[in-house]
Amino acid sequence: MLDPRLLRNDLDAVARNLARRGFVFDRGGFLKLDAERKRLQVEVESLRQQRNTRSKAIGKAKAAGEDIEALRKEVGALGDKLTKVEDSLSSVGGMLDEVMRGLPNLLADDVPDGADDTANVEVRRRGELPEFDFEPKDHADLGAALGMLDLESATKLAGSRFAVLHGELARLHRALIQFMLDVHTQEHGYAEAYVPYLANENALFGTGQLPKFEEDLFAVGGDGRYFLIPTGEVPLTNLVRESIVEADRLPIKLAAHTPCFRSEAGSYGKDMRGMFRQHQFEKVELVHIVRPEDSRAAHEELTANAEVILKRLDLAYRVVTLCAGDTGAAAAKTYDIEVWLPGQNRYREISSCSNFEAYQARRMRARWRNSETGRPEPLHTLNGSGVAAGRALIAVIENYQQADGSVLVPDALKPYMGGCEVVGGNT
RNA sequence: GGAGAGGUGGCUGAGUGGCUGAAAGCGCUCCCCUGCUAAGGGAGUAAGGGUUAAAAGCCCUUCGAGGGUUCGAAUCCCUCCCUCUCCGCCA
Repeated sequence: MLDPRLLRNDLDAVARNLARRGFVFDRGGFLKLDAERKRLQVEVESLRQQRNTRSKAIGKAKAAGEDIEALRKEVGALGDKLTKVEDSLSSVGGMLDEVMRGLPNLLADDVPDGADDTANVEVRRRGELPEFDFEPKDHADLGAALGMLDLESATKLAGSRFAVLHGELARLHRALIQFMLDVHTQEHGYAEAYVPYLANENALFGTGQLPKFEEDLFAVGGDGRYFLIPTGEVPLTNLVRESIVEADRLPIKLAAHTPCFRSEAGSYGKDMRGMFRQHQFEKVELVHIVRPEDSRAAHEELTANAEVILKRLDLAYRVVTLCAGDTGAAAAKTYDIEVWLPGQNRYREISSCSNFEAYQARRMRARWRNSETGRPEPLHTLNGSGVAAGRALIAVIENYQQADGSVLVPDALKPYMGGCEVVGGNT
C-alpha cells in the first residue's frame, strides 16, 4: 500500500511513477471518492460527538432523578441519522480501500524504463562460462539417463510439473539446501527459522499475493481458508505483521528453507522440459526487516549474499535490474540473479531480490519505533532467494556434467555428500 | 475429538451498563536529589484516523474478530477465531 498522505499531497507524481509500469491511475475518480469520504467522515464524527455528549447528559439526568424521556427521543433520532451516514461512509470507504489496495508500489528512481524482460539491464557478470569438449546435454536428459530424475513417476503421483528425485541426485538437492543455509546463517548473519507452509489470507494480503494474484496460489480445503505458500517470503515477512519493532532490534535478518507451491497458471507450455518450472520446489529464502534509511544498502547486501552461493559453487551468473514493466507490483526495485545453463545456452533466473520499501509494511501494519520522532512508522522489508534449490540443482547438473553423463560434485557440496564425489560415478 | 477456563495498554492485572481509553504495579523516558553505585522524589508514557501546508489543540474509533440489544457496551446476547488446563488420539 502507498502512503495515503503522499496520494493526497502529490497525486500527480504518484500517477507519473505508476505510469512507468503501464498502470493507469484514475486520478479524477480517486479525488472524487476521497472528497466524498472526507465529507462523510466529518459528518459522522460530528454526529457521534453529539450522540456521545447527549448520552452522557442522559446518565447525569437519570442520576439526578430527572425525567429523561425527551432526551432519549432526541438522541434516538440522532442515532438513526448517524446510522444512515455511517452506511454511506463505509460504502465510499470500501471503494476507496479497493482502489488503494490495488495500487502497485512506487518504483525506485533508478529502475530502468521498459515494458518487459527484454528491457532489463545487466548490472554485472561473474564467473567463467564452462567449456565442454563434447556436446553438453540439458538436465532433463542427464537426470533421466542417470535414472535419478523421474518425471514419469511424478506425473503418476501428482501430475505434470512435478519431479521425483532418486539416490545421489536427491542427496545433491538436499546438500544444496544445507550448504546454502549454513553459509547464510554462519557467514552472513541470518537467523534460521522454521515456518508454516500454509498461510492464511491475512498473511498473503500482507506480502501482496492477495487479492490480485490468487490464481497463482494453491488453495487448501478445510475449515479455514489456507493457501500453500508460494515462497518463504510470506511466513518470514509476516512475522512482523501488526507489530511495532523496537529500533534496537533492527535490522532483522532471517533465513529459512521452505518448499514453495505455485500453480503456474498462465504459463502453459512454458518451460515444460525437465524440472525448471514446477508446481513444487525448494528454496532458501532470505528476508531483511530494516529501517527505511537502510533498505537500499540492505538490498545490495541481500543480493550479494545470494551471489556468494553461486560463487562458491563456481557457477557463472549475471545480475540484472528488472525494468519498470517487469518489476513485481509490490517491489520498488528488483535484482534478478541469472545462472548460466549450458543445456539452454543462456542465463536463467535463479534468484530474485527485491526491496519492497514500506509497501508490504503498510499492508501488514508492520512498524518500528523511530526514536527521533518517537512514533511508530512503517519499516522496510526485503527478500530474495538465496537461492532456489531446484534451479541450483539444474545448474549444477548441467555445469558439472561429464562426457559419460555423470555429474561431478562441486567442492562446496562435498562435505554434505558423505564421500560421494561424482553423481552417477558407479554406473 | 470430549470437558473446562480465558483473551483488557510494552508486560502483569483490576474492572458486570454512563463519572473507564481504562485502577494499581512493573518496565520505559525526562527532571530533581545524591561524589559513584544503590535507594528516594516528581512528571510523562497505547494505537489508528479526521481537521491542518505541517504542528498544537480539538474530535472520532479501538478492551481477540464480526454481528445484536440499548439513548449509552470492556461490561448483556449471538457467531467465529485464538490461547491455556485435563482426558482421548497421534509423528
